[in-house]
Amino acid sequence: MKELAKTYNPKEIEQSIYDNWLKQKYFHASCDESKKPFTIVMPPPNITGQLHMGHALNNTLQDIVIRQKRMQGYDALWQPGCDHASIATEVKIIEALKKEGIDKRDLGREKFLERAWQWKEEYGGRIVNQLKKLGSSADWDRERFTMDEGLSDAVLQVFVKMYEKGLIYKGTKIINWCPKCLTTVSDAEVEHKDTPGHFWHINYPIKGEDRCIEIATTRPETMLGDTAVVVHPDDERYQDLIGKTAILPIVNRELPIIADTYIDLEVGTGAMKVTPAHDPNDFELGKRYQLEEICVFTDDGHINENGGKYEGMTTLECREAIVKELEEMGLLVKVKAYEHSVGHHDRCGCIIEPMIKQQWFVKMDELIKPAIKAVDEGEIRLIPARMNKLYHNWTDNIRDWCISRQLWWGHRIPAYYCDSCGHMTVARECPDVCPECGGTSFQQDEDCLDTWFSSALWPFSTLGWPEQTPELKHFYPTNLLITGYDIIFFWVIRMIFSGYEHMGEKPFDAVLFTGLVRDELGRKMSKSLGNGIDPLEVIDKYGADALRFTLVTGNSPGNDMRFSWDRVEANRNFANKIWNASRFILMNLPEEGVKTPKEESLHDADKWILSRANKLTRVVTENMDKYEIGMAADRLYEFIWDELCDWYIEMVKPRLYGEDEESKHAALYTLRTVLMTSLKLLHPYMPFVTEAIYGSLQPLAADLYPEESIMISAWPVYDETMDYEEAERRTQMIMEAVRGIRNVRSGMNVPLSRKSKVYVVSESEEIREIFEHGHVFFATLGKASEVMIQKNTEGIAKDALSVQLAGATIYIPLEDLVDIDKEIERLEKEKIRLEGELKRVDGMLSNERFLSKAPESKIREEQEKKEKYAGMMAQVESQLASLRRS
RNA sequence: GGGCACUUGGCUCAGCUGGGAGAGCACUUCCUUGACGUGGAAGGGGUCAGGGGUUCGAGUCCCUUAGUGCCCACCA
Repeated sequence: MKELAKTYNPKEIEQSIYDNWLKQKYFHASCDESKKPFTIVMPPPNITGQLHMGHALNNTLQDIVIRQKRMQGYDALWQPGCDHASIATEVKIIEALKKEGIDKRDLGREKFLERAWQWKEEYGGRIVNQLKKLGSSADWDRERFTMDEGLSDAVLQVFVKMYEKGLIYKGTKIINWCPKCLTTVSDAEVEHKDTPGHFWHINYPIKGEDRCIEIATTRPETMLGDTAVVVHPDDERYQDLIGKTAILPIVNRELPIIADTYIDLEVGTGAMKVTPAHDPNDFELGKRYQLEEICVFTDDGHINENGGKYEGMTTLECREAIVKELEEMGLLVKVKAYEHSVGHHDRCGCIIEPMIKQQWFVKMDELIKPAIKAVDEGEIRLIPARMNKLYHNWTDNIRDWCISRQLWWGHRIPAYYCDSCGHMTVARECPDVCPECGGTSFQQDEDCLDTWFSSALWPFSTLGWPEQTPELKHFYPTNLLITGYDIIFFWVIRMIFSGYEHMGEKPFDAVLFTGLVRDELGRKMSKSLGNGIDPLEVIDKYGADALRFTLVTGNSPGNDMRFSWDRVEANRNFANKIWNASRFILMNLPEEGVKTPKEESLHDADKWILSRANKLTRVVTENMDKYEIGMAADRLYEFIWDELCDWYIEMVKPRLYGEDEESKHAALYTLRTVLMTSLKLLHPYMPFVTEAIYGSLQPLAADLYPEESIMISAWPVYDETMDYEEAERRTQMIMEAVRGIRNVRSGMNVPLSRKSKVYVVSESEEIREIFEHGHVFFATLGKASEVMIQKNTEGIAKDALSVQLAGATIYIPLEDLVDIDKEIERLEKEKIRLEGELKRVDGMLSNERFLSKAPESKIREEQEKKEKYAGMMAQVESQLASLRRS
């Protein structure tokens, strides 16, 4: 037998265990048609990424589910891979180039992409290695990358197909422009923040009249592109101005004054300038009234040639200059502080500029329908259910998805423009001949696709689509997705409609949402705050098992959680507890193992713990099946620590050291069996420590547990013939007696070394028999020098202390180790407690409405309690009386 | 402007479809018993945010008030 160290040291074992799992190919899903599949696709981390707590939580949950399913005999596939993270990666590479003094554009597309691939080779594996440290049992042999040949092919296929169906189109619309990243971004990537700003009230003179119309704006610089002024048709203030013309100050452009109900009478002056090129609302208005769209900004946030003398200024400089000029002209009426919502780029944080540009879009209205239906009708279950509302939040207001990005790192749009006639051909490959003019040279569209365009295909592209692979057939649709609720819009929704559109089927049955992992103060972990806790540091200090257990307990799905070092330590201690309990069992188990004993030789206590373990199996399995991961973990913790370690192991010691071989054998068998069940149930949560122990235990039990690794061993199954209700009841009675004795002794500060006689008095033959049977451990746990079990109080000193149980009384002779006042105090407390209980029960039982409406079983239950409490109360009272007499 | 969540012992949080308030950490007292002091035994501590309602019975369902956090929204 391998000797286990006195304390569990995760660092010593984790790496070699993991390496062995890899070597044995245990993570590999065989794609075996005869087995039922269970599939999880891993949300692909960015290749630029470093493991953070969010990943750790996410992947721990996925690993727990997939390990359990694997043990249950499923063909369990956890499909891993990485995302090329178009913009995130490109930004990093640009930064790296900048340090070398190189500009992206000088380098050119081809050389830039070379650098990007180099970067991918260098850093792409980093996060995967970090996931491995966590114990992740993903099928690494099947690792995919969104820019793999196969996945790129999927992207091309989808793009062309959708274009041909009219679901993808090229259009000129107002889009979100990031002046720093120099690319469009989708609506989902714009973060609206309430930002303090100003309302500038400006007078626009009316043409040919000696008066003005006062408009209010938060962005004076955009006035350079104004092409109208709009008021509400019912606004009495401006009735006579509708249809007239205003003169745009500085620029002297003539602006029609139009009326539209879009205007809110309450806001500002009720008159608004219209800048169709730089505001989404104005854009709509512009379309409605055929207004001119005058773009006045350059892509990098400066004023362009349409800005006249302001050309070349930044937008902010221009704002100041214009305000100053208006003031000098006497047209600035007033400036008010005003808080308004400003869109920021979620990645770089700078202000998004609405611009009109020609871009590629995915038409959403039809595409989204099956995705809405699937969630509404429960074909795809979101956990927790309240996420349905969040989901709807987005699906109900969906607009066409802008998918083109002015970036190089990503899937290049497969549109080709004929050099001679400009005709556009969308095809998987560059055409040989222009169908329009017969030209033979083409330019490919410069833009790339939004990163999420390829991740939307992830559940089937990773399985080989568009090839009809066996994997695709076997593993799709997948069963579960586990991800953060923050990417519902980016990813979850898009996978759902993509699944229906391209596969004709949902991508997964259920989505389990995780919350955010916050720091100990409840703050979001972020780079800028520097409060992030590195999961690898936690693993290094306390082990992966402790981290995993911490992340999945004390938290329910979709709720944020706080990280706490205290909890990690507590869970490390739990790992150590199992380690030591196992060490104890291994020390006692004979080399040749233990045969299954006859049922008669099992002690009540053995049956009790076997029965408890059996019920644990049921409750853990049920909870895991419901994805109540944390609940199952709590139960395991309680069972292993309280019932197995604190009770059963202590109960069993006298038998292990005693002479009765049959009893000893039964105890050892029970210990071995229950430990094995516990380890297996715990394995998905704490894979390393359970595997380490299993490695020592399994050789002693190879007949029943042939698998050389716990990872591939069979998941325990609840067996109703193993429910020993009677033995549970009997054992629990003795446990209650032991607690009572400990309570009395502790209440009087009796040192453990001081043993005393213990009398068990009961008129019930059956109860006396229970104590006779449990005598072996009752004596040790109750610190008894001698245990007397009798029918009456004969021979017991009058002043003996007593503990009342339901059908028996325990007496401990007072002798000289006792403080009478303390005992009276204790009994008084007990009396008060019983009085309370009796009052409650009486209240219920005397309530006619309760008697008439509550279920029969509940009423009977309460009646039984009443009898029990009444008996105990009588005992306490007589005990008190006799103590007071002495 | 909509919507969602949270408010339970000193701290961090569990508590599923309503039926005697729980855990971890912290705290008090005791214990070097032959698995573990990363341990064991016993214990203190909560009007489950406030108010109202439904019910025989509410931390759990409904309404409402307050505080906190988050999401969505094209009010210039």
